[in-house]
Amino acid sequence: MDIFATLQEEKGRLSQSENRIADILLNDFEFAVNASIIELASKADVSPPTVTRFCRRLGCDSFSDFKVQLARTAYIGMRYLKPEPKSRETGDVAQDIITKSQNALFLLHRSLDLAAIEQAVERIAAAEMIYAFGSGGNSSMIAGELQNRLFRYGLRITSSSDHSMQLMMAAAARPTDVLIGSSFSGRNAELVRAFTLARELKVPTIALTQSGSPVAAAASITVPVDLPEGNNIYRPTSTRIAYLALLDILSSLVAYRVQPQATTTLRRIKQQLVTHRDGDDRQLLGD
Amino acid sequence: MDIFATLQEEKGRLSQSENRIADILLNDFEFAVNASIIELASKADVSPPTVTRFCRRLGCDSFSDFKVQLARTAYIGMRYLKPEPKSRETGDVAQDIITKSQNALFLLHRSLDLAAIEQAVERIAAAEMIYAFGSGGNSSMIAGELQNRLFRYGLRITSSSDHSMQLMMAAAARPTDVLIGSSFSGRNAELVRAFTLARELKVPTIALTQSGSPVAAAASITVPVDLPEGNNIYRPTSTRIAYLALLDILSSLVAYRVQPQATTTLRRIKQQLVTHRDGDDRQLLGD
DNA sequence: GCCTTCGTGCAAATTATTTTCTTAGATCGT
DNA sequence: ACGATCTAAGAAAATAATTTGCACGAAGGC
Repeated sequence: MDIFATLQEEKGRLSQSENRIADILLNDFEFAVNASIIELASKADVSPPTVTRFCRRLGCDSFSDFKVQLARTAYIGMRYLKPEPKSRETGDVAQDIITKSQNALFLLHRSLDLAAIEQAVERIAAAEMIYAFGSGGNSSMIAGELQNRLFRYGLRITSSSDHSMQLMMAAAARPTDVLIGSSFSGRNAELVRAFTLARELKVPTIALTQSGSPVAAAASITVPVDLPEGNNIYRPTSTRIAYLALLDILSSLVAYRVQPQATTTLRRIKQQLVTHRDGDDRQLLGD
Repeated sequence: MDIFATLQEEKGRLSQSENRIADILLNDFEFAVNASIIELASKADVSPPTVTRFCRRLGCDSFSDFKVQLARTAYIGMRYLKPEPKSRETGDVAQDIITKSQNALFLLHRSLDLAAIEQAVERIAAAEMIYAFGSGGNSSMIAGELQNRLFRYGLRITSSSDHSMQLMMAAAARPTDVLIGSSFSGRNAELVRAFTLARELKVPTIALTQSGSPVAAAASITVPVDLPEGNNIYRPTSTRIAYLALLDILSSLVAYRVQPQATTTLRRIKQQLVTHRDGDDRQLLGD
């Protein structure tokens, strides 16, 4: 599916010549996408056939297939090799943020645990009451968004960013409810406490967090969000976007689950959120 | 820069044959990126040279250059032609949401008004107090996020999603302050009222909204977010992501403006948000 | 009505890519 | 250590793709 992933896997097994080609891909990527097989070969000091074989090895049909695949993943996948924005000019900063956000989405997509998502969706759709927890500005936004999305499908949900309230709510919850907690770092000790309490009360819990973290360990279902180091601690920016996308995925799936009668399209569901007022003037219910 | 933009511009001036080629690009894109010039030509019922000329017309050096450019924009830019998710399977829904989000970012980037952003940043950085307004779940999240981002840089900011409070706050604001309002639809009448009041009091206002809308008209500076129809009304999902990215761009620029001493990287600024506790255990301040 | 311009395809020329064949070097068992 | 076997990689040939040059025909202006 994605060349750079394949390249990573094969890396060890490549020969010297092939490694030289790989290096060019990684270092002078701009050259590589635009070069012909001959140019690429001569830059790597190998013969064109070697390049062809290299492409085949990476799972492509031919050199041109390789170039297409390369160009495709490149736009998003490669940018993380250039971590810093070029300058503080408005345009550069904008491009940097957009790219990083797209990249975060790309990485999220690649690392999604579909089975965990399905389990979570099942529980959410079946719950009598949903409690969404998150603190610290970023995760509290996520908890609020969860409420913003799910109440529209007729689900009963509340959210809280207050640690004490979270504990009390967890204590009030029942086994037919569900408790969803978000933590970017996975180290929100208070959330862990709420989850632990819920476990004692047999209330199912869903964590949206880093896998392997204390929060993940305390939850009955973990939907992992594992963005590579660097994207994580120092970049709430892109992490936040990834979480939001995950939320959208969860909500859409829940919507399909709880409103199966809304025939084939999500559009129908969304149309329900639009109200007509002032004659033809369409107004979004939920600006 | 981007083929589809060029294609849009040239569309009217294309000849019959060239239009047939363009149609294939738009309709059977998967075929187009993988096809050779001969295959593409025969599918469009034209000769290979016509395809070459078509590529040149679109600003490419050659057919292969064209293919690379195509594949590059493609991954993000083209997906909006396939508006519906393939199925309700978890994987398909996930892919659909990710793609649409990336696409929204792509479109946002393309339509950014850098001059307006710079004006807005200038005002925000210079303001003595910032009021962030937004209602309806989506825009209120944006207003909250604005606060979440900007207070970290030492700025004085409050946010409100309550129409009455917004009016009162606008009445309390001074000309050295700034009032930022978000509205996805641009038709939040109450926000317009707050902006109008602010104008009477000579309080500068910044709108994050659709250009040409009532909210935009009422603001002193408008940072337009114009995502094409369809992305807009029925898809708060992707619109929200675009707004969030815009927020990140604004905040980063404001950060550079108010903390010029934080030498070259935003990373430094972000490190200030990390606190060390439990020995080596890094904890994000703002989970 | 003729001339110009533009779009187009054909065929030839050029260029790029792949296949085939061959050799050099490495690996491994005896 | 020697030979057998395997693998990597280039040279050259074959094939395929792409571009160029040219010519023809249609549309539109003088």
